[in-house]
Amino acid sequence: MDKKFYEKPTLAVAKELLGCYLVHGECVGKIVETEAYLWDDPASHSYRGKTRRNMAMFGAAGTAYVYFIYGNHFCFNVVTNKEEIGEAVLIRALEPVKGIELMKKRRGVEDVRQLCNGPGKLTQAMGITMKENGKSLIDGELKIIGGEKVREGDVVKTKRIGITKGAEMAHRFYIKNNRYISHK
DNA sequence: CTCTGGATTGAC
DNA sequence: TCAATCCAGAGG
Repeated sequence: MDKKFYEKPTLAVAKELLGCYLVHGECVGKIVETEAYLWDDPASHSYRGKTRRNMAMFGAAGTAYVYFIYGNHFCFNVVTNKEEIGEAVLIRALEPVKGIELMKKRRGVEDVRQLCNGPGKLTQAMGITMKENGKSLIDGELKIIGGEKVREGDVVKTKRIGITKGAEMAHRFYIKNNRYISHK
């Protein structure tokens, strides 16, 4: 995916990322669930302006924004829209495609459905850490490549998960009937 | 400096 | 349904 792709409106990118492949080293996963975080969204880390932690979110489209949460987990986001706007898409779940043995080893579980069905799980399975924060997804080690188009009727749009502020916003997208969605 | 709570997970 | 776990951000 080139910079043009990530510069589009964040909700459009969140939807279009479904079906694309996230690649890191030997591991590959198909994106099956995303959530959009906009600049005027009280749930977004960028809502109260730029800080040391959320700086990457204000970077150029196609930058990785990784943060540590709940004392245990990393979450991986793709920065969208124009630089300094502060919008991003959280990758919530992947369908494992390649490097599954390594994913199992990193996660410590055998069930393939339990490898990447949650934002904290997929970062562990893919080996994504704070080291990736602020890196470019366009020419870096970690990247996203196009996959098969998801039919319009197979895209489901709903309310986001696990937040209190702005919980009513329907900014979550996932592939209908996919077995690798989070919260199951 | 202290206090609060979170874009989660996994165990019960 | 709920605790673990710890750091960023806000307020004094």
